[in-house]
Amino acid sequence: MISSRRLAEREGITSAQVRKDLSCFGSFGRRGLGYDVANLRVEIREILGLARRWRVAVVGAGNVGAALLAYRGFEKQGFDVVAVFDRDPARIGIRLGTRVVQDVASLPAVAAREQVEIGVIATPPRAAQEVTDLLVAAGVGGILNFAPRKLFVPAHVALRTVDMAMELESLSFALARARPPRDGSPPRERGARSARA
Amino acid sequence: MISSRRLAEREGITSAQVRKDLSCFGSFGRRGLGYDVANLRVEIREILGLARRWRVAVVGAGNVGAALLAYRGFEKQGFDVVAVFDRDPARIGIRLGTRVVQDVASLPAVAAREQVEIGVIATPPRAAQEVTDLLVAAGVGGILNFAPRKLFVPAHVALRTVDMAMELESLSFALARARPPRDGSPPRERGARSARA
DNA sequence: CGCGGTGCGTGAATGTTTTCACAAGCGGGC
DNA sequence: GCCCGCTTGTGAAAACATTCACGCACCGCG
Repeated sequence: MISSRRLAEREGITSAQVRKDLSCFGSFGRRGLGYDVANLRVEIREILGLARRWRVAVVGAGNVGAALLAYRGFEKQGFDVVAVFDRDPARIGIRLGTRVVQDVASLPAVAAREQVEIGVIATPPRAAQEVTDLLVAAGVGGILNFAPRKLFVPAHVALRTVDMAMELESLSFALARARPPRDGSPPRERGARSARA
Repeated sequence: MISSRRLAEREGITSAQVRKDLSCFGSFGRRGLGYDVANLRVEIREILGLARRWRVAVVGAGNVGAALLAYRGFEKQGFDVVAVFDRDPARIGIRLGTRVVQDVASLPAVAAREQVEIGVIATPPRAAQEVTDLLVAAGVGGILNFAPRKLFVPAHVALRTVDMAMELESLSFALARARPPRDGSPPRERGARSARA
């Protein structure tokens, strides 16, 4: 068993936050005792939609694509990469993880046949929107984008973008105000969220 | 010139939000006209701490490290990778981008000499905390972590973690509630933030 | 030089999230 | 069986964020 207080300490938040968040989805604890760890784990996986497995396609077999395929964490968390695509003939046919890279031209047919539900974009930015449209047309419900580019998707498709440059900029922002440049100008006002892991 | 309304449309937020956010840091627009694009760009770069260049070290010369070095966006945005480290002798000495991979054993000396300000962790998870401690001891002010692991840093060090599995889980969460499984159970209550790009 | 259209900056109002604080449930000791 | 210390679940309060709406500055035009 674990109490909301100990969970909170581990994550650097308050115990009230832990309890309120969990109470959004049900009543998993026992008063006086706390939460059963094994059961809580199952409940949270259910909440996150990890009770089932998801069929994922990766587009782009460059460094980012290779990093994704090398990462065993996906498989373990319930994500199966069922196809990898690239446009470059030099990459088509090579093996990446357990998959062989296919021509992006075959994406519409393969994605439909394999019932891909989530697409990961690891292409150069200029190809990103085009690939997005292919994935959406193939019926994916969610897209994870690693290309540094704003993408447009229909409202029914979930989109998340990870931009490494933006992450660095956020550090730059935190550092710039933590140790202001040289002059003795006063610190600027509010605005920044606290930087937490 | 560009108005807060047009900026808002581009980003999918409200014009009031644009104006309020900018007003946190100063008064950059002109009534009746809007914002001067070139000037606004300079001001925002200043706010984000991008008016100067930052000295970055990358630890881990695997796929993620290679992806980072290949990405020209950093250099353009003001981040100079001044050193790359790895532990694997097979990787030490090879060139990655414009840098030669050095032994992580030399990190303390090199990071101090090169005045590294930001460290990027692209190692396997089990090495991540150890490398973090080395970077902190070498005096970095910020750490960008790509290892799927919770890191501990002193309060004066800014930390950002990018966990690819977590990003996929967030999509899974959105998809699971958008199209609930098979049974006709009622949708659960609130809890999810809207998924925006 | 005055007028009308435009659009910023900002208090006030509204909405959302986080924190507080406490009744009620639970197990253990006696 | 009863008391006590512990911890959840949750309304109420406080803090925080977003949106509204309007005064005022500004430009262009006649």
